[in-house]
Amino acid sequence: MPELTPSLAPALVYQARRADELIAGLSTPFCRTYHANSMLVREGEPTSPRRLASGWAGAARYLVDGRRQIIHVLLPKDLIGIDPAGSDPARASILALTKASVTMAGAIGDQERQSHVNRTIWCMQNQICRIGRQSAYERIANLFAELRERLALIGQASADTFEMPLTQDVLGDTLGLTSVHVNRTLQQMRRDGLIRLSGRIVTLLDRPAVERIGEYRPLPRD
Amino acid sequence: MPELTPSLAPALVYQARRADELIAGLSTPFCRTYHANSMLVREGEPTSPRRLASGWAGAARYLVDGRRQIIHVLLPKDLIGIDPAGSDPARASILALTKASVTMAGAIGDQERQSHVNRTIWCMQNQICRIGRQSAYERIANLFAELRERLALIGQASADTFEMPLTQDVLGDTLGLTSVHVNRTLQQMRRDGLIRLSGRIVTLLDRPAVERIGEYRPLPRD
DNA sequence: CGCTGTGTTGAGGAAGATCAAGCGCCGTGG
DNA sequence: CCACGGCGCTTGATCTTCCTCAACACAGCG
Repeated sequence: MPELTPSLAPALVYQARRADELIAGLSTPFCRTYHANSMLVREGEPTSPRRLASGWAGAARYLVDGRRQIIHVLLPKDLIGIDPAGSDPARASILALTKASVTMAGAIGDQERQSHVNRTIWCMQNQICRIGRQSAYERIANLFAELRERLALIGQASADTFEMPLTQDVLGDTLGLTSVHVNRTLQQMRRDGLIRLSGRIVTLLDRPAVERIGEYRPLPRD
Repeated sequence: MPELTPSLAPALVYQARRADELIAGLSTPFCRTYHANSMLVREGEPTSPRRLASGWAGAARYLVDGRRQIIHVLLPKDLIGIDPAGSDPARASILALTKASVTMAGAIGDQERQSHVNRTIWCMQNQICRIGRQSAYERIANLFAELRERLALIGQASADTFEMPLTQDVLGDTLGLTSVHVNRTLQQMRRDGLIRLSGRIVTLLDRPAVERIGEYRPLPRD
């Protein structure tokens, strides 16, 4: 049964399932795992700086009628509770989009803090332009280009392939679309020979075209 | 004639036109004014920290076919070049939305920097949720609620009235809508007795209703 | 072996875009 | 002083994109 209610007392992990989780577990003693769809942080509650050790998460806000907007997708090694949901009352919920493990952030240098904030702001700018002014087709292209680049920086993507464990429903809530429309648009992109999807593996068959169509701007390096 | 090309060498201002500009001009020697629609900063160019002394501006991005997204509306006293267009190659253009005057930022304490970054991120989260998951009607309500609160903090709004010098075209590019649709939606809000517009003055005839419809979350105070 | 979550498909509808025209206002120049 | 032109607002007609509702297929899993 999927865990719709937040896991108030997630189990401490003493046995890790995969190599990266194992490493994360060894490097810091306090490490928790969360099921997909469980809440890491709820909007309005206090937070402390943590780091996503493995898995994907998302900063999200809910409207009263249940509509959901995923503000920012968090990838492994990203910091949590520094800013998107920053300061003490979290300004957004943090939702595990896959099974995820989280560690205490430990000491964060000014350098790293600064570059984290910069990247977060850049991602949110991207997100605003995507949602505000691009078509469904362009939005998906832009998001895939962004995910590929961010994953490549942590060694989890090649030049044109990466694993994307997001459901079409989550994709829709990220891009301001319905899952039905995401589905149809993805099919169109496949028919156009732009991408291939097999399981959770995304292949950008023509990466330059994907980046051009999405008008993707590369991550600033700092 | 409107200045469509960026003013590469805006005149230094030695005579100020209005009281607030006069004060701004006296407090720091280096102060420039810009026409509405002129570019303060162009995406990709180097920036230095400055402060918007008077007038409104916007961080914007342009797509190759001319579509424009205003990422973030800047109000008087807001900092420029610290983050939305942050670091040396600016990540967004800064556009004067009205006649505007800009001063050197001077020394910025960690405290102020931090709270500036926090507020910017909060605004961008708001913007993402607005654009991604709200209807045109809700988006306008939410934006008006936000503008009113931010203006109130600098003494430029009462409990339900403020001056909003944005054209419907700019409003559209902020909210991810066309100006035609903004126009029709504003009319609907007037018919519903929610707001009144006379000139550039916005009156929220039922502020609680506006905030409820827009599902507005108040600015976190830090 | 049934259940739940995810992806897929179809039919119909609604929100918002596009295209086009007209109007009022105001600053500018003849 | 008045005519002109540009900008912003308004309105109508039509079209497109995307949403809604609904059903079903498929796979993983308890």
